[in-house]
Amino acid sequence: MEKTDKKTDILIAAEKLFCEYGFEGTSTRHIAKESGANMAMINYYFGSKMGVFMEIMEERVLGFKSQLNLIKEEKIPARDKLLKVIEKYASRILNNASFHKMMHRELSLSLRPEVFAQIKEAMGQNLFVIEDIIKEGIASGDFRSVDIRMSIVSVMGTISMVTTSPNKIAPDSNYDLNNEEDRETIKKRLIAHLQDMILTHLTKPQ
Amino acid sequence: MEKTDKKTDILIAAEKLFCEYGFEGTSTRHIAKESGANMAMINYYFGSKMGVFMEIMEERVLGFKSQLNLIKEEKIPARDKLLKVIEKYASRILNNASFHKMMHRELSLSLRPEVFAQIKEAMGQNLFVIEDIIKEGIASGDFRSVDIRMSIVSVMGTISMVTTSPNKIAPDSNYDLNNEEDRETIKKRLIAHLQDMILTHLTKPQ
DNA sequence: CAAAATTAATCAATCGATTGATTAATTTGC
DNA sequence: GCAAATTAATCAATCGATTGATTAATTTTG
Repeated sequence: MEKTDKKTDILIAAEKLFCEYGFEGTSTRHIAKESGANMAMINYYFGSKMGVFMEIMEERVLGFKSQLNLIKEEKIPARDKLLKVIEKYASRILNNASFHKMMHRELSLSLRPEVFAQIKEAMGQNLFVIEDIIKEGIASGDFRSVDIRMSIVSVMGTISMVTTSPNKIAPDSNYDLNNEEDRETIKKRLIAHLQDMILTHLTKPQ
Repeated sequence: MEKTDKKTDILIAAEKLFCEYGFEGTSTRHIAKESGANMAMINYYFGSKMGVFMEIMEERVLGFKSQLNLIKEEKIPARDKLLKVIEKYASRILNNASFHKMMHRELSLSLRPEVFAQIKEAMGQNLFVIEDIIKEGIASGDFRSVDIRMSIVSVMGTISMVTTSPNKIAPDSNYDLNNEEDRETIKKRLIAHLQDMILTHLTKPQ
């Protein structure tokens, strides 16, 4: 044991705290205490608090793209690709709910736009992948000619809102995405709804 | 002239700053300078920085409910009510984009849950109104029996995501919601898409 | 009506606490 | 023994909040 180096200790602690308290709400002292490292180590390894934040974001965002591209290259109908994308996307976001919430929170701040430019850029590429799949379906005559970007935004927006406000889909009970049982329940409902909706929306009436 | 009292000066300045920099990122000194009031006035009138924030939120949220209820009570088919709700909802959010972004940003923080409880409560009531309209349509046989809450979340999530990331729907150009021309363009596209999607999703195949 | 008393509004100054960051000294590992 | 890693101590800056004093507006009183 005892194989954890301080640098990753800081990253792990910082991610947890950023998710819970946001960037501004997390102090370097808090990160230091939570990670067991000295305050100066943060600037020693990452230069600044923002340096820590950026390293966390980059690591996560890079992992997102590959998964979608795998689906895109499969030899199945566009319709099935789309259903798969929805399933993977919803699972990915819901499984990392607090990170997703934090990311949108901080990205929505108009501050430091130059810092987030690359991250937004990388995220935007996910859109292209889905766009291509829908275009493929339209070209093959399987899909109606809809507002592609808007349709994608509807899928993403639905997932995002379920993540930020899972209680919205519960008339009475209070769902908790940190509870695995609740999360699986929500995930199933979300995926079923999205697949139903996107198909009724995209598929031509017989 | 000279009819602006300091209290509303503070509210106006604070709302602008909160929208731009978030709650944590806005200092009372900044609010004081922007409003032309003395720092002490903020605590004199509102008790604390959070007091200012809450007063702004409450004022806005209360205005939301009435509009929806008016539509609900109209003597038109559920289908038309729903189309109207989408139109009004989208317009309302897009016209106050920066406020909407700020609200979601701050509400998503798990901090101060007791403070935001009432606001979330009030927002949740909007859901009931829309839910009733869809139930009405299902009862009358006009609508399919879908996952009502999820369908509502899709509408809200789409509007929300267009508001936070309008560039997602623009393949090339950069839309700006502060530009009135861009905003109207986006609004039309958004409403058209949502109305099309919700109808293809809810309406039974002929 | 006008003087006195009271309340509300505003101010500059400053409080202690906390912020992110840096320094210089020390320890560790090879 | 030397470079990398880690520490405690400290920096200036800023934070939200409060103070006591001052002015403006209102109410009360005779």
